[in-house]
Amino acid sequence: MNSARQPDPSAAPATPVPDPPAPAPASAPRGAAFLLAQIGAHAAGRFAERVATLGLTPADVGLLRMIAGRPGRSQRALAEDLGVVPSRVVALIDVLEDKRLVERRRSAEDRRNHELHLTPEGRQTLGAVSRAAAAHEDDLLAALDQDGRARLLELLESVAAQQELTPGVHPGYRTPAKPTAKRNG
Amino acid sequence: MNSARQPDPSAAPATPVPDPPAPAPASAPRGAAFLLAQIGAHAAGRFAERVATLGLTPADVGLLRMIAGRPGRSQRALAEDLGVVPSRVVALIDVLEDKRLVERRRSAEDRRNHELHLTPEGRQTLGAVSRAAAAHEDDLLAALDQDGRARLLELLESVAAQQELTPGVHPGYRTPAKPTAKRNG
DNA sequence: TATTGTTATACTCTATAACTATA
DNA sequence: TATAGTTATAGAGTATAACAATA
Repeated sequence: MNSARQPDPSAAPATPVPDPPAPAPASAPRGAAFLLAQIGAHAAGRFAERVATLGLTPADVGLLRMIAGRPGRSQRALAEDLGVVPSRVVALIDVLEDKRLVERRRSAEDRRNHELHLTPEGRQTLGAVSRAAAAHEDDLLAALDQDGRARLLELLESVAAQQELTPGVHPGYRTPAKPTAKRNG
Repeated sequence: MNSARQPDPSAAPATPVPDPPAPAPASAPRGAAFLLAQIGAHAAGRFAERVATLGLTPADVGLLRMIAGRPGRSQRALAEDLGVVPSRVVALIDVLEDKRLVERRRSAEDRRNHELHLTPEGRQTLGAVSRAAAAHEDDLLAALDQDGRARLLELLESVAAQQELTPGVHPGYRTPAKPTAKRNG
């Protein structure tokens, strides 16, 4: 798939010119850092739209992936890795369990623990998510050829590694550090 | 500045090895789209920390920039460009006016309008923001040399243009399309 | 007494819609 | 009657802290 937001040739002749590039504020930041934040938020939003058609939120997807990667882990361990409070994991898992995508199993060794597992339906859904993610990637990077995409990936991996970002864990889970500051930018 | 998260040589010898790369979930997404979302959220969070020291949120910063770019515009126009509801602009401007960074002036032509202007202190603050943004950029891209940064910027600009992102306007202002889906990814 | 998971509560943020004043 | 801005209200989402079961 490759249809994201490109001018539609079949559009009605009533609008012969594509919309102008938008209001364009004068003192706009033009650095790579801002572009990363801007494109990143855009990408996250578009991905959210895609997985919404599967009845999932991006947070759900992240959870499914984490559980698939290490079946049997406890909610506590999950909360730790995601950087969220345990009570939030409860609510997140509740949703996935209601949808029969995830299963809680009492641990035989320590009956305080819940071991988390994907159901067969959960695995199936994760497959659909992977296909959605591939389509998403293709749409998002429509401006770049294969070489450009490879170079971008390489640069991004360097930045992510140096910034010590946990592979596969989106910072969106994490709680804003200070209660005085909003988390918007 | 260039001190972001690099191993501190002056750290106590009690921790001779830098922290391991983190839990690393198995089935982690490894595409450029995910990395863009991940790094973008990380960048936004770090920028939020920086401007918090100036008593500002990223949303505040965006507003200051928009007003600086087109002084005298109305709140309605601002809401339109940001993609938010007018009542939200009221709250955002209230904060900035309380801090004496922005001024509302009744329009002489149409007394229903408020013309928005930066105060001298607002302009000064915006200068401090620019310096913070430069330091932020330098820290975020510490992994890349000048050539790498230039290539990254070029690639990101291509993607942003093809995706029709409004220059300088962060999607974080915009309301999530569907009330059923969270905006986390 | 410590720990896992859960529930109850409070708080923050934001959109919706009613309202005031101008036109 | 229509529009700019404001205020009031309600809803969603999340952290905090108290709680029950188990160790």
